[in-house]
Amino acid sequence: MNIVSTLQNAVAQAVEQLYGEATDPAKVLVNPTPPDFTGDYSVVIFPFVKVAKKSPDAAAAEIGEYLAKNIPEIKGFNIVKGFLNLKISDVYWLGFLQALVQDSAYGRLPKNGKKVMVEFSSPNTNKPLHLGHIRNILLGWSCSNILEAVGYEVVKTQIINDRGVAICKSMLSWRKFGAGKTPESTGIKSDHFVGDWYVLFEQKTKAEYEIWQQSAEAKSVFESKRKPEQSEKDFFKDFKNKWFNEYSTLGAEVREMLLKWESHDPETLALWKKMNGWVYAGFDKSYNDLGVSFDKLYYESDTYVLGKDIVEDGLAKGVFFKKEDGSIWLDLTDAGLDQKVVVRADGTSLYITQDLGTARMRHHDLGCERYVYVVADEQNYHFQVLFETLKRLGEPYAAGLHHLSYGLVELPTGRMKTREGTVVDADDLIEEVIRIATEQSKDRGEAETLTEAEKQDNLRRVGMGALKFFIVKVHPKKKMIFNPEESVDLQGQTGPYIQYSYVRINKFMHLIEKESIDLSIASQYTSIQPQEKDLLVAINDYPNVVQKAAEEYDPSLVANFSYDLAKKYHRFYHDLSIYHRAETHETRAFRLTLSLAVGQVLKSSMGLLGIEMPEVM
RNA sequence: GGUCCCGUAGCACAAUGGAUAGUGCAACAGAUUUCUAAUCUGUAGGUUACAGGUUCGAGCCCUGUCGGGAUCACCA
Repeated sequence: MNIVSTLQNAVAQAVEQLYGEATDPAKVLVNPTPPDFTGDYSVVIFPFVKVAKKSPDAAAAEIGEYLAKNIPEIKGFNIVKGFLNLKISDVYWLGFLQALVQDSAYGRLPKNGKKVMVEFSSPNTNKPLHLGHIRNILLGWSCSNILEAVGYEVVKTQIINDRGVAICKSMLSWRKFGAGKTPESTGIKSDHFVGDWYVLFEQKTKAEYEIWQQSAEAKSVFESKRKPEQSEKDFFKDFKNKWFNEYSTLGAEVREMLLKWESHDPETLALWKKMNGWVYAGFDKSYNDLGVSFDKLYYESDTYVLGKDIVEDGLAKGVFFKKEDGSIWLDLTDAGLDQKVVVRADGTSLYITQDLGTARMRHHDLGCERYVYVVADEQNYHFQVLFETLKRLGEPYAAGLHHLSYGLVELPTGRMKTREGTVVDADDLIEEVIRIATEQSKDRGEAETLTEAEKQDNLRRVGMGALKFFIVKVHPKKKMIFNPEESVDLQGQTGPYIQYSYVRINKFMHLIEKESIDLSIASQYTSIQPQEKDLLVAINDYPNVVQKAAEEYDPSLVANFSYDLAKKYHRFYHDLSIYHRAETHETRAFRLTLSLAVGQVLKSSMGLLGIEMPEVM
């Protein structure tokens, strides 16, 4: 059992024995002792002073005595202002280390027989992926890994928004202006190729709108519909959507195309398939670069018709009600939400209808216990409504639904805007970060024994490590700021910093093998140093960190843990001689074993974040 | 306007209600005859937006105020 839980249990027992009050061991606070005090772990005594009817220090003394007598791992204690500082025996730590290096699954829990679905990425097919998608993807991916580590079977899915007005804009634009160009003929990455036609469409629309604004028709619309005191400029800004739907010829053409798509016009479907095919080929490349994959794909072109049955159900159960015009509604005002329409008067469905239907279908397909949706916090309200509705419908999986809501990635100047061309493209960023890694690896001359391909792969790992760590170290809920001018650091609190500590350890692993060093005498080591103790205490916490990250859907905990451990290792490496000048053979064996343990945990924790370790740097 | 989220050093981020609020970047000063310096050590930088409250103890919980963002579509 973990030493911290041992202590928690022992303290709870002590309180019960001494003061006759039952205490929940999980609520006993046991923290690593801060550097300025003596000890390994500290127990906060304040919560027990009431039942003890004693001063904090007197209670601490009694509990300390009890623990010292009953827990063999405890070698001594001291008391400072209501904190009981406990010293753990070296024998315990040596045994802990020994057990750890033999446990390749350290930090992971056995399979729990439960399934969880994680939905992430879910892009539109009219544009390439951008920085916002990267955050979404990395969150989804690392959460999947973390859930798997604590025993779940994880099904990774995405819903691809492959239909609708947006993709029709790309299609129409390419057909009108494309002159038969293809990704192959232009050499442009195929998802970017499709995105470029979308951008062109928007430009053409803007041009059309500007010309229209000069027309007599526009003038009379302005005069008749303007609000008092509204300038012409403001009016036309607000009017843009309405204009596109009612006056624009391009708008009319797009709507015509959408109608044709919906009525399964063969020519339109062929075009749609061709262009979406290009986009998927591009996405696959980006996903591959990011090192992620999916177990099951859903397409909105299949799911957008879903939800009718669930609405029928809701009507029958009285959860929904019908208005006079035939539209179907849901009243959530008693839950602090609004009334919500779920089916239009003409019988067509909406976003929420689809999501209701999709939820039910996926439960039918997958039969998971939990469903995690990784979606930006803009949609918090939508998911509140969605989950509340499913709960009221009595769906059996409703209690297992979770919206992993995350903040947007912003630039120092604010949100990324397509129109202003400030969107940070995913592929560009990946390329840039690998370029920086390559540049900074010059003058290092370390990778000389490697083949060119191995060198490239190491640089890719370093660059991607920097990017992934940068994103995933931030708490999901907080919006994060990315400055493209400064891009991503490779020194300090970064992925490469952690990777570098692993590389240092990796060298020792080679040495151990080459020199066939006997590590078994490590257990005869007798004087654990503070730098070594720091590492042991940190490693000991790893399983708890993983578990907490799973409970809170928060990979940043794992990221910060990894950094903390790497930092402690670098200090250890700097302060103490591990190999060549280790004081004794036992010391050397211990420090090498400790290094192996750190390397094992770092590789595991970074693996949860989807970050690979390079062999050399 | 209603609801929700966020305000921590110049910047980017940490901190189960626990000890003197940490780490990195940037700045300055140092450390390679040593297991590679993508490393390490030091200096400087804070009224945790503000005002109350609860508590043995508050950056964290409660109330209010001020800033910033999101959302309140028969869009997705």
